[in-house]
Amino acid sequence: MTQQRLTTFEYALLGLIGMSPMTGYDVHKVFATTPFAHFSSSPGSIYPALHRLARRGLLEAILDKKKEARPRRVYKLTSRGEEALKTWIHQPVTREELIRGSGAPILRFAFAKDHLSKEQILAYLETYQKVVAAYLCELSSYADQVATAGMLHYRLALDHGIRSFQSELEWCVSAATEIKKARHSYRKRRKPR
Amino acid sequence: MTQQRLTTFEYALLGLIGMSPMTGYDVHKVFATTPFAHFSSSPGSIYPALHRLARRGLLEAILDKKKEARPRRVYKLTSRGEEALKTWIHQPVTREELIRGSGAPILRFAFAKDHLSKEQILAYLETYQKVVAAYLCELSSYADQVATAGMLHYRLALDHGIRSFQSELEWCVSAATEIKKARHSYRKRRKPR
DNA sequence: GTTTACATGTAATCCGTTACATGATTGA
DNA sequence: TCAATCATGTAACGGATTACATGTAAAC
Repeated sequence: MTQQRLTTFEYALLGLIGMSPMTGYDVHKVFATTPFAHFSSSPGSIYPALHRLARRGLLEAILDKKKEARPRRVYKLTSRGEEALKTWIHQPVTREELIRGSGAPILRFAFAKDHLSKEQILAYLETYQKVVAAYLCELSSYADQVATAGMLHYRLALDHGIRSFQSELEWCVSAATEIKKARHSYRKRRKPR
Repeated sequence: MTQQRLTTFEYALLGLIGMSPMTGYDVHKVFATTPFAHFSSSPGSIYPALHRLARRGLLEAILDKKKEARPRRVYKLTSRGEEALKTWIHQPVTREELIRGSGAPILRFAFAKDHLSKEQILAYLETYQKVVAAYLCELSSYADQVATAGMLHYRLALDHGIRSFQSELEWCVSAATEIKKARHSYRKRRKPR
């Protein structure tokens, strides 16, 4: 069964439901009232996506009262769903997704706790940081070319990007530091600690 | 004329072509090789979008050699296209587009030079800054609630967002300062050219 | 003469948006 | 009983991705 790729939105659903089983309305509330607001909280995006994921065997719905016309559906991950989520979380950050600004890198990090070991998370952050640093290099050398041309707005817009990736870089360092010194329960492996 | 809304991608096309007339391939090169890389540079997204905008009367194609099977098409803005672009650039930054992360606020700024006066641009940045500051407030108060709960990854992911908006805020201030002290040609009261 | 860059296009598919529709439960 | 909140759904539409297809011009 060839695992067709999911959207970032769908992975967000898997990740959320992976943390604790939820109804579509619960998801809606999360997207509508928390910093997850990045994603659409409209029923027209959530419910079809949940149906889709269920049809593909990644989610399973537990019906509340089966006799109702539209019973309350609590979704949980199936084993295949868990596997799909885990596989996604194991992907290292790439230049493309960084540039595209899908938010996937930070989303994977947010869900990583139960799926990666502490060492794996630090490696993830290391890659993240390197990819950001490499792109910052590209942007900087591009900025040098533009600097003399005197296009103020273009240069300022570029500066916006540079600052933003710079802050992302600093976050990577800071997050790694905090994780290193934190006593925290991560995914257990053969050799923890 | 029922101005139906355009996507950020389509406005990016209008803005680029508004700076100088271009072929679809020129657009492709810009998206593929500059910090505009945020947008898709694939022909399957660019050419249909150009056709769409032309069909809606916002772009006009000048054919290079009409006898060719697929002549080179240089696109330029029509007056309606120019108006649509200008209307869009005049929109103040909103909370929603900030959160959605479409990149529209900075894109409008990048294209604003020929469409807004210096005062209007400073006002735009002022609104931008206020919206960012307000959302930072939301995020911070949210972070306070989470801080005690001890969810390390969740807190760090939140921190990522806070840092990112913090740097955006700083950019707004810095950009406004640079524009204030810059001697620069902005939109004149009467049309130049 | 063959590769590389230039240059434009189409078709299938699927996801997201918007708007609309429906029903259950709770509290004023 | 009325409103608000909880809760799930559908249909139309259009835009984005992917893959495929084609043709020209220049350079090596």
